Amino acid sequence: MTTAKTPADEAEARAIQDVLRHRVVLAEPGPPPGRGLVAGVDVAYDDARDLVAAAAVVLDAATLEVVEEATAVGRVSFPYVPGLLAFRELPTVLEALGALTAAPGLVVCDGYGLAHPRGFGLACHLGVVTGLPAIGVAKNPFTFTADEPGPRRGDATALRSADGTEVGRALRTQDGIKPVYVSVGHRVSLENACAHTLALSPRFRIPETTRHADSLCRRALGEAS
DNA sequence: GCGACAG
DNA sequence: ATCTTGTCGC
Repeated sequence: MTTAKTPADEAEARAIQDVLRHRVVLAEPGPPPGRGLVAGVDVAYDDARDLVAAAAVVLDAATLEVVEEATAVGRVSFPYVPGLLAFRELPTVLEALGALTAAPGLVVCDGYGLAHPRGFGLACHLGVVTGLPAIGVAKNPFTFTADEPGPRRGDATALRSADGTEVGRALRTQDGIKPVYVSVGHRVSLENACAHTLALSPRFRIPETTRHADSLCRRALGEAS
């Protein structure tokens, strides 16, 4: 089972990111959409009890049916700091991923990848640590900006940082519905990341992977003692 | 210097 | 993230 070191403070966390960021692989297109196994991960918190529950759900990319589920529960080990989300979420997420029998060809994260202050968001971190292709699909633009995409499912615009660099894409997954924000994590191209996101969202704004993981980790948190 | 800011 | 039932609509 994979583990993750918890930094002592924010400065150490940023230093870790600055080292690991060099291990991100961007030259691979990643697995083709609509085939193989795709995993979704998410976490839920109970600050009162200091608990965090993570879920990893594996779907058949062709049918979007659930193939396997795993959960893990732990103590909250790092506060929420914008830009350092991975240190709060990954320890428990990696534990859930490690409990899987199936080997997914792609992991979809609830958050960002390259769209990050130091170019090393949650999806990059998870990808580098596990070696698995990973992408980030976020519900908000964070500190980035994007023009409004066209109104139809599949319409997209560039998500840019303040200096104009394209760090991801605002992607409409349903007609007339607010877009999601896709960015590359590890070993997947941006084009392919968007294609995967669309393939995983045939009916709702949020990918089925994330929807399943979200409900599962909430359930696990509720059942935790 | 202050505020904003993925989940 | 989380606080939170019923209700409006397809």
